[in-house]
Amino acid sequence: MKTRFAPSPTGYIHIGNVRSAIYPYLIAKQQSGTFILRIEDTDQARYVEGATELIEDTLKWLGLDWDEGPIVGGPSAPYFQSERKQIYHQWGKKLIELGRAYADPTPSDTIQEYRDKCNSEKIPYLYRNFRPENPPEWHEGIPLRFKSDPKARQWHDEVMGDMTAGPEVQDDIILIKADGLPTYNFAHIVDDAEMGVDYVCRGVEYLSSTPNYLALYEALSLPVPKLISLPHILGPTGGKKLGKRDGAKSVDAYRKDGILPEAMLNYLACLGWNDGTEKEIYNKAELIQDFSVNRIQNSGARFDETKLLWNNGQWIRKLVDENGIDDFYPRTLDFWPISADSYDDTYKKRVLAIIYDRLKTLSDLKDMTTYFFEKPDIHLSMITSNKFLKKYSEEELSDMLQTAIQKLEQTEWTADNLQTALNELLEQTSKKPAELFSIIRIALSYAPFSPALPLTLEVLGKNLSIARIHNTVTAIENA
RNA sequence: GGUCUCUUAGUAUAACGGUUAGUACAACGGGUUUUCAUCCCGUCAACGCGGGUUCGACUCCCGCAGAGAUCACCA
Repeated sequence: MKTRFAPSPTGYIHIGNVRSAIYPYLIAKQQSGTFILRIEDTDQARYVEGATELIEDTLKWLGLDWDEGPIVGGPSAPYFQSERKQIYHQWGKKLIELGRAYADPTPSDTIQEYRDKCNSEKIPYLYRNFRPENPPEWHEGIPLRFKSDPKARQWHDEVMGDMTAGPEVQDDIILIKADGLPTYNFAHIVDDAEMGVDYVCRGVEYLSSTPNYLALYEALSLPVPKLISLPHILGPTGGKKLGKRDGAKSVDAYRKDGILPEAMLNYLACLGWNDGTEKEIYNKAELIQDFSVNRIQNSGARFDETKLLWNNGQWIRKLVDENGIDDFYPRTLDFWPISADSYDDTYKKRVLAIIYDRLKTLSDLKDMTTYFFEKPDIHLSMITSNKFLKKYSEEELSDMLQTAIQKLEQTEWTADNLQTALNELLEQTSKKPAELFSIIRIALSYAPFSPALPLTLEVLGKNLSIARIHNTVTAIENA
């Protein structure tokens, strides 16, 4: 059992087309089959240097390891179409011998005239009505065309159901271009056959070309693989399919924004597919187990970044809660504020342990943890305009903080003791938690929010905590 | 224009022809000793339209509308 992902190296993998990698991977793994990566680099004009590596990186990051393809090799190597030219030529010659392909010397401007003529007469443009009369012998340098055999065709698409098409959509498509390289239309059929691919999973945009492919399978006496057409992923607004030209972000960009591969895989797999239960969070193994082609939605699904962020938060908490901070910490290394560089892993892990349940993405660490690594700028307005604190005079605020300092100085520095000390302080000052805790919290962090006070104190340490409160007292008195 | 596909709340989706049309995200409100978040509780919100078939239709059939895809020596 074999499936494949066959991208062309024209750039990064984006949100709109990852599913054509994810689904074949899941199908293959579910049946203990083989997942092939094949690079369809037959269009030299659109080839982008480095794109293959980008694609490979993204697949590896998502955990979609291929069993055959670049780097790993395999029985059907090579896996770059540009290196398989002779194979396509052989199959092309076979079609010529069968009388099902012909060399087409017609210049392209003549072809354009045919097309214009049909358009102006409002009749369908079909090249088979303009077949050259005495085609020359084929050789590289002239395009090779399929000699179509238009007739009613029917087939089954695993997602779209039973399909039919009439002869009007079947034509003499180009098999091999003038540059000697095959078109997608020809190459993918040859390769899938040579590589033993059983499932062809691709976007619905290929649905309307399928009758031509069926004609080709028939002419070559090849079995038709199972066909799976995936509906488009649509942009967040409007009903357009999400493509690069509409600003579809690369999967890699989300990685750099601190999205976990688990969340990306989970979210995308469930965008337009569900197993019929109310389960929302799936790991890769669960997806492999529960995935089913016949439950893929047959309408387009809008990409919702908000839900991806929610899913990512779920995964951050799940991974930390299940495997611990030590296990999760390495994933955060690229996301700390610059000022954290001079701190050791132990300290950063302690910060992570009290902040992780607020993260939506790993890049939130940058903004949410700076006060653990650098002295915060004092903005007294955060205190004086605070809804619980604005009723107090500067003197009262200063007193509150100084009482706190005295208490904290006598406290043994553990979160539990600090909690007890803070409770005693509440009684001693007869202030409300909202008042006392707010002012201490702000004095420590000057951040819009921070973890629970005893935890923040514990991680910051006794000296630093008390020093920061002192600084605020001084600032209030000098104000 | 030809051909093809799709249509349940703002979004993603569930529902043997019989349910108060379920769930999640979002939004809004509330609770957990400050904040932000987590977690918990609650509120709002949907079967595109019109015909059939049927005792009964979100579900089956036909039309319409809307949306999308495709008509390359691109994939």
